[in-house]
Amino acid sequence: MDTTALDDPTSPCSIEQALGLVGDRWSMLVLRDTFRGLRRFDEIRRDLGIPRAVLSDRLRRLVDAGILARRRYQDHPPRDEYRLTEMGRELSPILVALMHWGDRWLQEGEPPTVLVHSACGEPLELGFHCSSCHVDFGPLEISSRHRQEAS
Amino acid sequence: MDTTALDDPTSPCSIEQALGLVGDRWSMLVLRDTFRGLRRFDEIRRDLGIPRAVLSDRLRRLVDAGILARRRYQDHPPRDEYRLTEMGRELSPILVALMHWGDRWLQEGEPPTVLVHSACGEPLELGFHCSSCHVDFGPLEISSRHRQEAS
DNA sequence: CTAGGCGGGTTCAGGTTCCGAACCAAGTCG
DNA sequence: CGACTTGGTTCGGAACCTGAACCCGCCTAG
Repeated sequence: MDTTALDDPTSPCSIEQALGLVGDRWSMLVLRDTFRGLRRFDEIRRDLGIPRAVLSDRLRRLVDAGILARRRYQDHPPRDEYRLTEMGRELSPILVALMHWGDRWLQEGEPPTVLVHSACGEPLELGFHCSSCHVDFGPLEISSRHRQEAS
Repeated sequence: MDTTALDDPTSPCSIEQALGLVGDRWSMLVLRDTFRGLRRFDEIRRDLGIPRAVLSDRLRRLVDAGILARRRYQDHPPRDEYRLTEMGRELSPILVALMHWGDRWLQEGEPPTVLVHSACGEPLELGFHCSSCHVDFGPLEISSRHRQEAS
């Protein structure tokens, strides 16, 4: 078996860069909440029990990064809400992977929430797929290929 | 508004629990290194530039959690190495998802590393799949179903 | 007009965590 | 013996997180 699936010895690592944005505990939880449909400061604050100053900071950073968009939903008492951008929505595999892993290894009994394919209501799978072979496969069948630096 | 079960505050969230273990920046990077084949304290420390005390603490926590196993590889100068357990190896979708997302949104130009299906060498895709409909789909087609608390 | 309340923050004191550097210990090398 | 390596621990100061208090714009009640 090949344990070098994620081998990346030299280059600027995308994992590292991604973690620089969403690699702290609160950011991920804020994003989980936005995926769940929460959009307003106080909704999220109450749900997470996060200190206001920290939430304020995280939201600002996520907006600056382009993951969330701030959008005014009423003018008179000026009120904003936070919505996922496309960049933000594409974080979903990370959250789904975290959730599945937590379900399998940390949760006693049945998972509290199951994600399903909205078209049919059946539980979704998250997996690796080869569009060439038209097969799904697991982590042990991954290899890595590095960009040639010399050219 | 009421998203009913969607924001049930009492259900223990697997994402939250998972983040409790691997939700800080260093833990994930330590795991990335172990996926890359690094196993020894100083290898990892040099690679990440992590302070010794922090690495020591993270390794202890990951071992306690069952994600890494400490294994003596020589007796005379007593030396241990850290290896992924199965629980640890199954974190790979999370790292792959982080990497893909970073490649797409944070990386200039071509990704430095491409993960491929080892059987054919073609780049792998990570996506949601419905085993009932036999289709792959994106984040917009996910719904969630919560366990009935029945009371 | 004043009081109070809400959403969305900022500021501040105190505690925790992180960091870099120094040190320790066990063993090996010259 | 002294120097060097691996795998840590200990330490003081910097950075960060936390809870509580406060502020602002606006609304409603009295």
